[in-house]
Amino acid sequence: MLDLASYALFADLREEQRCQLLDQHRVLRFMAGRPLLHEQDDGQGMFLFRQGIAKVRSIDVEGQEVVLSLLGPGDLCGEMAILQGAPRSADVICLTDCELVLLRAAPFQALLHQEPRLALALARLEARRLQNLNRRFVRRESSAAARLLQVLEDLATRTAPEAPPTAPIPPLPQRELAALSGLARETASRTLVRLRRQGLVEQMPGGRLRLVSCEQRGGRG
Amino acid sequence: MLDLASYALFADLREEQRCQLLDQHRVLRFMAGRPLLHEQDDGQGMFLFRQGIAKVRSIDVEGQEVVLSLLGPGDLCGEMAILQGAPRSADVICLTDCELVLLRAAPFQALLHQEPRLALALARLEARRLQNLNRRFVRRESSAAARLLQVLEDLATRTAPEAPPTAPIPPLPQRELAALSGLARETASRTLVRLRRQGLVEQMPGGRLRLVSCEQRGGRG
DNA sequence: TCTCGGCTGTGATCAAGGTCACAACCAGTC
DNA sequence: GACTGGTTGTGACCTTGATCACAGCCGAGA
Repeated sequence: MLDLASYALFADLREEQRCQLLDQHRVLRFMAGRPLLHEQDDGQGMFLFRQGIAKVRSIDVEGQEVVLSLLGPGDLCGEMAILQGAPRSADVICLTDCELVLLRAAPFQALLHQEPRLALALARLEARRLQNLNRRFVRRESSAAARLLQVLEDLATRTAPEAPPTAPIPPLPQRELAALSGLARETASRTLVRLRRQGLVEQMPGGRLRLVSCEQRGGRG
Repeated sequence: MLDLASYALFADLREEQRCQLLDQHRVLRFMAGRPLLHEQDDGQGMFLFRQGIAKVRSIDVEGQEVVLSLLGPGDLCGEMAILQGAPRSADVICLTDCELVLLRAAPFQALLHQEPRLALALARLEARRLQNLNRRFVRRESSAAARLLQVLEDLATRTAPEAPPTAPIPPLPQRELAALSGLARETASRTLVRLRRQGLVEQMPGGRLRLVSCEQRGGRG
């Protein structure tokens, strides 16, 4: 049986209310690379992450991908469109194979209107995301190395909740790492080489990367 | 008498509930340049904007200012710390003289826990802010000219709700315009000259700037 | 085995902005 | 009027990262 209580958003609810939300839920699996949500779609339903990580991204005026955030186990997505009755505001695409729970919009919406704890938890969730994005915005200005290190740390911690930033990172092509950090593929490659030489990043057997320490200078250089 | 109903966050409340929120409120005036909130302070209370505009900003690891968003009439700030019981997450600083209403945290918090409409409206507000920042994040990648035009449009529309993007902009020094768009002061100067020559921006009598049309190319160049 | 396609590293070159330096300007004040 | 401090425009130069081009690798499949 699914345990919604492990999701912060639902932790304050009564067991009976959580069951209500699970009405007609489905457990789905997606392969790496598959899109979960399309910008502009008017979507019903929201996803809870159980396994795997995904990127939230948008395409800018020049057709370039801009990655807005990462999602992993314990996160949810798709709730904004339900909240605002608006189309999806970004694409969400699996970076690794993912296992998710699809919840229907209707019972969620109903409960939002009658249970202040849920609405409040949702407000807190959105506020926390806003603060995360603010922090990313601040860091965005810094050097290629800082941005890449930031992404690697993010990948490590998203992959498993409570994972240390030095946990090994799922194997992603450099093209993907570059997109996540907003760099050209070649720059990501060069920067990774440099970081490995400096001993800040190490390559595990099997090729996957690992941050060595957390002392990251945010600055340029 | 203060009319909270004009703030989207409180529009759904009953009149009696709005009065509750106004308990011990104060109307305050701040001069341009004065800080409203300090990052890290653990603040009680939240501000409603009646007049003037302000910037939300943070300082990065290198001591550089990064502007996260603008606030103007109809906006509020300071609610995040109340919501999360956490310290202020950024500085807020007046760009022009401002008139604000200071509300106490206690009645707001109390009402949040008993009235789902308020909690829901707050969740919607935070979600909208998140989407705005997402959009800014996407545009951030583009050229100096695009960023500057974006800031000018933002300033025009924040200054008065419903103002057209071509409304004249409050007189701010180039140093400030540069900070708002994340550019060096010299780059802002050069870019402004170019935009004026291209007829995209015009200098009003009195020196204040005005966007001429809205057709902005987001791209580089 | 050979081939093909995607991945990775790396050199050469280029363009956008940042930085430094400085001159012109304007407002307020003595 | 002359002085002062903040603002604006602009030239010269430098750094960063994007772009283009290409070679070596590895794994899947014929």
